[in-house]
Order: sequence, then structure tokens, then C-alpha cells
Amino acid sequence: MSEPRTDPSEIRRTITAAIRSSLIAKGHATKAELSRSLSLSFPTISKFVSLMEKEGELRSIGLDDSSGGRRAGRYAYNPDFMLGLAVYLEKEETRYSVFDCMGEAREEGIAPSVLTEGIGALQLQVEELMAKYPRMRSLAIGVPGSVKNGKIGYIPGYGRYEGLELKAYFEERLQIPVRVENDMNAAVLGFAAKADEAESASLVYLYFGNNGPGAGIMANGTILRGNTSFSGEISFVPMDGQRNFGQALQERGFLDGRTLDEVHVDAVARLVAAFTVILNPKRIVFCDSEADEALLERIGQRSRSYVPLEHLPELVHSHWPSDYLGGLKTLSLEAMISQDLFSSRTEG
Amino acid sequence: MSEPRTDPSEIRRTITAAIRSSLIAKGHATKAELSRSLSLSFPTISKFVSLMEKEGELRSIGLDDSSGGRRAGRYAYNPDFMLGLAVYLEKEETRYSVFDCMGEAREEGIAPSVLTEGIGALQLQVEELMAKYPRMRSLAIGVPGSVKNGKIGYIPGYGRYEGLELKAYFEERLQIPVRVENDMNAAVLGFAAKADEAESASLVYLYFGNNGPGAGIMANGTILRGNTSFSGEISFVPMDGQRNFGQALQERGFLDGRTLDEVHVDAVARLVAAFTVILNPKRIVFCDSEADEALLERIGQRSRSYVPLEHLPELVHSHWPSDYLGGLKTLSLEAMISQDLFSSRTEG
DNA sequence: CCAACTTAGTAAACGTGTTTAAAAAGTTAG
DNA sequence: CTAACTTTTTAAACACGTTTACTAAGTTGG
Repeated sequence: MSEPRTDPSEIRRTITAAIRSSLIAKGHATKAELSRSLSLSFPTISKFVSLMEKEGELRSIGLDDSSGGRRAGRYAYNPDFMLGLAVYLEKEETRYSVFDCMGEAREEGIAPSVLTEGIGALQLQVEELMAKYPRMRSLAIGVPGSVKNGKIGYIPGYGRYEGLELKAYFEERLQIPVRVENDMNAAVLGFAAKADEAESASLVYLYFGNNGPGAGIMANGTILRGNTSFSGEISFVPMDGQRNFGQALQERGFLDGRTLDEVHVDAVARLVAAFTVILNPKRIVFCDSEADEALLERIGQRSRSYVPLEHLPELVHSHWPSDYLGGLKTLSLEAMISQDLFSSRTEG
Repeated sequence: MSEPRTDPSEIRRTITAAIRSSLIAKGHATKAELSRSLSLSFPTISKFVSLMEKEGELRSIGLDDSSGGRRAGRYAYNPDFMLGLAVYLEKEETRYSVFDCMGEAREEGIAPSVLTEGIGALQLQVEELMAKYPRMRSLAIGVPGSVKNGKIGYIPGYGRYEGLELKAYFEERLQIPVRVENDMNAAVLGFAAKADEAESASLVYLYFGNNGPGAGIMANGTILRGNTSFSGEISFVPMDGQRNFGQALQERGFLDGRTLDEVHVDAVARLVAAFTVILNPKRIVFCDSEADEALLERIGQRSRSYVPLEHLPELVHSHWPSDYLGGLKTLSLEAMISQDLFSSRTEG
């Protein structure tokens, strides 16, 4: 009961997106290269590339050296053509980043938090940036709560955002595609994009914060949300006796901005084992502010008492804020890339 | 870097598959209905349907009553056009089922086990059935071991099958599409198909056998295999103290064909909690031979001490053998449906 | 029973990606 | 520096789903 998509505008959109994606990933390419890598005929690629160049989206960057015949023209994506905006809402502040398709930041900044103020304040901040950057073409919003289809679910401590259709709200008002995602899920997306993981990879991003631990989970290349958006609430994993993981972390006094204490190694190892047995991920990522190399080594060691070594995921650490932002950029970029060039051409 | 599929033969295959799928699901339809539900133009549907009728794949079943205008011709899928074969390898025997696109069994039977004999014996059994049913168009094989891309991985106790490219082996020799799947994964697919789960559903199928427990896991609509095909080896989930789930089941003497003992309720509840926290599935399915309604109620009760009630999955039981077979049928049917009508037309 | 209306199906024109043929632009050997 | 060869690009013919116009077949009211 799947719907084949054979309408011309859909095909055109797909081809445009493929060219954009390929050109941005590779940096530059010739028409022949695109034709080969995208499995589209040369004339089709030629038509699209020429049109996109005329629109200013692509730039010719000269001719290749000859490889035995006529020299090929080489094209690059024009990074000024479209910009993206990533906004992440935090307790104390709202952070934002304006960036181009190469991921280069054009402007980054911190604004007052809107979590207590409501959506109007956020809308003002976004509209200000859109006015300043008229080529803004997509928006990604990261929030510290559960999200499903652009709608905010449970968001502890910020009741006025609960149940809000954030994606629909901004798409209607801004007329650009909007993506909304939970912070941990964005981080796991960002890490996967950075690490250039295979499309079907499974990956877990762990965070042990002051507001209780959480995990972002990617399985078979997609973000796991679960039936009631409860996926990743690892605080409830049963441990020894009647304790759960959250309680185990707090016992013997848990961190306040400090590194994850070594006394919690066993609790984390049990968690790692549970993930291994259920998801069998390729990697589990820790925040580098919470776990260093030595600690990961100890956790890995301990995990081996629960699960055979050959099935244990690689335990790595990474910079959480960068991955979070990277994930939002990835989401924004995907939305940007799949836009139809001809749908809303109001400007000359 | 995705590859747009614009080649004519691919589009034709997609359209044919969509018509088959829709017609089989609905039982019958008119051209206009198909055109609407598949979002394809009437002339295209008309062309395909007429051709498929001429080939004998569809049958006209008369005219509808008029709904105010010319009466519409109604078409049904011919269940004799293609047959599927499901084979599942077990220790003591090989079971098989020949069935049509409606899932109706045409022949079912038991043959000697080939797990100790090797692949040659299996090939003979299959070829015999193919000779008897010349309209056999796809084969699904279920095995009690891990499978990835049609290749058998770890299969405890049957070393001669380990590492075998089962799918490639039979596709080459039989010239029909072949699917190979692990038994628990097939069961979860079968249950999902039967229960008509949403495409993005998460589902876990639990089994506590004599050879140790296992789980089939579906997340976001796809089967979870994991990085080293270790997903579902729930025997290793850490429990109280230094025990794991497998050991907890065996302590105090575990079942021999008997119902899951009530003394293991806490162990299962901890397992349920782990799944809830990581996958947050909609349902967890137990074999009805291992757990009855009353026991599920007790497990559910106990689980609530670990995880908030509103996030707990529904605990249900189902007939494992039926679900296993159903999953293989689903796989076989999918392969059948997506075949190109014109690729290998040797017969008149 | 015939005019007006409704729904199903067919035929021709159209749009768009592909295939095939030809031209353009370069390299290399003698 | 020209003949033979490569590779890139353009142009024309083709294939196939869609759109549009039209024909077929049925209903209903006067």
C-alpha cells in the first residue's frame, strides 16, 4: 500500500536534492562525475546544473586538467545561496548559530532564555535573525524535552511549552521548513554525521546531568523515540537490589560538574551491558566532560564481566555541545537540501 | 548522496508491486479506486491492469452496481498466479508450507531435519516442491541462528551452516527471490503483520527456551540486528548481584516444556523494565506456551515497581509457531510482490 | 423516451528523463 | 602539424506517466 511517487515536481525535487547533497559533500564535481555517482543521465544532470548555475546556486570554478580528452567544467556549491539557523533552548539562555551549507558559522550568539517567557519571545529572536539574513532557508530547534513529529511532549520544568506544535507554529509563520528535536537525539545525530557512520548504524549517546541521566539512541539509522517518548530514560534501568540507575548514580554523592566518579563504574557497566544485549550498538558515546579515557577503559573492563568482549560496543567520548549543535545543523541542512528550487520563487 | 530511481523498469516494477499489494490487501478493486489510492493516473492504472489481466495475474469479477453513472469493472488478484514457500529448519525436523498470496496454505508438511545433514539435503527438499508447484515464485527460510543480509552467522550447534550465504546460494540455483531470517525475528514480523501494527511500531517478542532465552526486536518498523548480530541475546542482561537473566531463569530449576514459573516473575519484570527504558515498545509478546494471562498480570504488576505505569508496554501472549510461519509468509510475499512481471518471462 | 447529468474508460497531446548520434575540445604519436 | 584517439557537451529521437479532451454507459426527471 505504498505510494509510488511519479509526479514530475517530486522527481525534480529529488534530483535537485541529490545534486546539492553530492556537491556539498564532495566540495565540487563535474557534470560527468555527478551523472555517474547519482545514476542519472548526463543530459539531465547538465540541464539541472546549468539551471542551478543561472539561479546562482552553483558556481563554475574553472576547467579540470585534461584526462586525455576535452577538459571538463567543474562546479561548486555557492555557500551564500542558503543559510540555516540552529536554536537551542536552555534553562539560562537561548543559544543560536547561523551557518551556511558547509557548516561554517556566520554568526553565533546567546540570547535571554525563552523557556520561562514563552514562544512569543522565541519568535521575536528568530524573526530578528531572519530579517538580518534574508537567505535563511531553514530552522532547527533543540529542546530539553521529548519531541514527536515537531510537537513537544514532556518537558520537565517548562510546562508552558508542553504539547506545543512548535514545528507547525514556525513553519506557518516563517514559511521555511522547521525541524524540532530533543537535545540528546540531536547530539547522537550530530555524532553520527561527524563520524560518518554507516546509514544503518546503531549508536547511543549517554549523558549524566544534574537533572538525571538520559540517552539519545539511534538504531538502524533512525532515532528511537518509543511508544510514549520514554526511550532513553535510563535513570529507570534496574540495578542491584531495588535500586535503579538514577539512584545508583546519586548514591555516594554524584557529580556537580565533576567527572563521573569511579565508584559508579559498575552501574555504568551494567547499563552498557543492557544496551549491548538489546541494541548491540557499534559505539556508545560519553560526554568528555563526564568521562575521560581512563574511566572508559575501566567501564569497558567491568562490562566484560557481563557481556562477551567481541560484542561490546566501542566506548568513546566526545564534546557534547559540539555534537548537539552539529545534529541541529544536520537536521537543518537536510531540510534545506530537499527544498524545491521552483516552488516559492518570489525574489528575482 | 541518495540515488534517485528514475529508470523506467524500476518505476514499472514499483507500480506493479503497488497494484498487487493493494489488490491483495483489499481483496478486489476497480481501476478508479486503484488510481485514487495509489495516486497514479487512471490511464496508467488502466494500462497495467489490462496487461496483468491478459497475463492471467488479475481476473475481472464483473461490474459494480452503478453509482450514478457507467458501471465500473472490478478486478481481483488470481491466487493461483504465484505461490510462496516457507521453510523452517529445526533440530528434529524441517517444516514447510506452500501458500498463495492470500496466505492460504496449499500444502504443509514435515521433512527430515537438514541441520545435521547440510545444505544439499535442503536443496533437494526445496527442488522437489518447486517441481510439484511450478508457479512457486519465492522462498523464505527460517533458521535458529543469526542472519545478516542472507548470510548465516552464529548458529549454535550447527557448525556446518555457519558463515553460509544461504540467500545467494538458493537465488542462484532456483532463480527466484529468497529471504532468510532468524526465527525470533520472523516471529516478530509475523506478529506485527497479524496485529496490523503501524509502520513505525516497536515490538519485542520474548522466548524462554531450553537453549536459553532470546528476543526478536522490531524498532521503528525494522528488525534490530545490531553491530555483531547480538541484539536479543537477553540471557546476558545483568540482574541482581552478579547473576544475569539466563542464570536467574535457571536458578530454582527452570521449565522443561512447563509454563514459565512464577518465581521468575521478578527477573522478567526487570527485563521488561530494561526494554521499556531503552526501546519503550508498544507491546512485549510472550509465547502462550510459556506464560498465561495470570502470569502476565503478575509480571506487569512487578514491572510497575521499576517503571512508571504509563510507559509500560502492553504485555500480551501469542502462538509462537503461527507467528513464526506468518513472518516467513510475510517475507516471502513481499519478495513475490516486488518482482518484475517482465524480467524473466520464459513461459508463454 | 429524451434531455441533462454522472461516472468509467479511451485516445491524443504534453512533459520530462533516457538513449543514441553527432559535435566540440583536447591529447598524443609520428 | 596532422591523423587517430579520448573525453565532454549538445542535439535529436525515444519512452513512459500525466493531463486533457473525448467517447461510452448508465441514471433521473419531465
